[in-house]
Amino acid sequence: MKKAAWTEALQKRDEQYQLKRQALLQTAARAFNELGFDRASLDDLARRLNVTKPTLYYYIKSKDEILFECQKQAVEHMRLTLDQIRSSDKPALEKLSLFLVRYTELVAEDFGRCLVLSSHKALQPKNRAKMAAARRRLDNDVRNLIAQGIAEGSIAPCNPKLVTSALFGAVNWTAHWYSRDGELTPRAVGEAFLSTFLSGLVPRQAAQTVRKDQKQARGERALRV
Amino acid sequence: MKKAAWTEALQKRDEQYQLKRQALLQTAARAFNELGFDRASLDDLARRLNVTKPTLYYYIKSKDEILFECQKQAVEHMRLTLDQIRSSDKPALEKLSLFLVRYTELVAEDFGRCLVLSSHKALQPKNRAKMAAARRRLDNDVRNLIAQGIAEGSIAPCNPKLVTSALFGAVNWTAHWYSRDGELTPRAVGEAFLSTFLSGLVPRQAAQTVRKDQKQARGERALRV
DNA sequence: CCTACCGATCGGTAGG
DNA sequence: CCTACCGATCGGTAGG
Repeated sequence: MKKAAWTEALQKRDEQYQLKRQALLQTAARAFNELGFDRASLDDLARRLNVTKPTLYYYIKSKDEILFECQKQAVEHMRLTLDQIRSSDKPALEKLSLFLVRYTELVAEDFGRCLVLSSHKALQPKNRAKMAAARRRLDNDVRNLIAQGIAEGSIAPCNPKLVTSALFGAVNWTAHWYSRDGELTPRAVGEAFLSTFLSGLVPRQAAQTVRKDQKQARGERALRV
Repeated sequence: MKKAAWTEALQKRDEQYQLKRQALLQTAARAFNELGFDRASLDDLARRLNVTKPTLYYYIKSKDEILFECQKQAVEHMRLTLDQIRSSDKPALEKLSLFLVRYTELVAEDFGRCLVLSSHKALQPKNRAKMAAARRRLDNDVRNLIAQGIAEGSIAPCNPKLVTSALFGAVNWTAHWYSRDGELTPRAVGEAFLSTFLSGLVPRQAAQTVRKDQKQARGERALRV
């Protein structure tokens, strides 16, 4: 049937378009991560893709739209991951643990690194607002997870806002140093961070004997800095 | 005496020069932190200082030299702080604690934020190498502090490299969100981070009763992600 | 009229 | 320290 053939052809064409667009975004994210958003030129990006610069504009409207799409895909991935974990019936502490490790893996990917490394300041006001809102929602959901854990008694009393910031900060910073050549997988890094955050640096075994020292070390008493 | 007068005059002039140069660096650091290094133009910097752009070149050789000087002063400040703490005869855990809090304060200042937020990629190769070496030394010294703590028994066995990265990451990330308008001082943020890192998220009191759960939570057992 | 581009060049701005 | 500029390169777009 002619009509079906047309539809098929159009579908195939759209598929090709989307595949090429996705390749553009991935290559751009890598360039941004290597050189920084401002120092990565569209000429260079076109060169990497073996097309001319005007060709890029068939797939994107502007340079900052490229950045937005890269960061959007990263944050959507994080959003889906967190939603899936939240919808399970596990205790809050386990949900937090699962997300932290998955989040570490996502930050190690091209789009995840781009989200952390490239400034949102380059985005247009409208897109910048969207990104800020999406990130705020992620941050807020993690805070709530911690608050739930405190309520359940599985997490020690703390300031959920600051702890969330410390968690995201530790993981986000991996985007600056993590290299695939290293011996550690992103997952192993995430699990090591998780372990540190969960059990703390003060030895657990010594809890009974050096209780006073611990309290001091925890900053519960005055810290003579 | 004429000679003394000359010397005095020259000293005064040099003082004025250094003061103006320092003002230039501080204003530049603020501009870099607000807009990002690449988006902050020298025209804008000149406007902020109420001089013309060529005037800037009386005090600095290039735009990337401004960035280097800002970051250099930040890292020198951190270096001095760490050396002072290391030379004391306190236990390793306390040294680590003292540095973490002071470091948090330094990252909240203009040059400290500039060190964290502005990419070293904009620096000339020679200066970039100097900065990288200075930062690596700081990182290495903190790792050694942790290794000492483990040897002393005041710090639980862990991977010093990864824990150092988590510590620096959590604090460095404050440069992205910390605002002087907030209710928390940089010191309070540093102390809260310290508390989290030292005691961990798993409640201490429950140590005896839920020891098995804790082990699991600490990531010592398989984590079913 | 459409698509998937190309060679050439635009206006504006960067550091100097 | 300013006025007046430069060589180069930026993101983005013209006609075909």
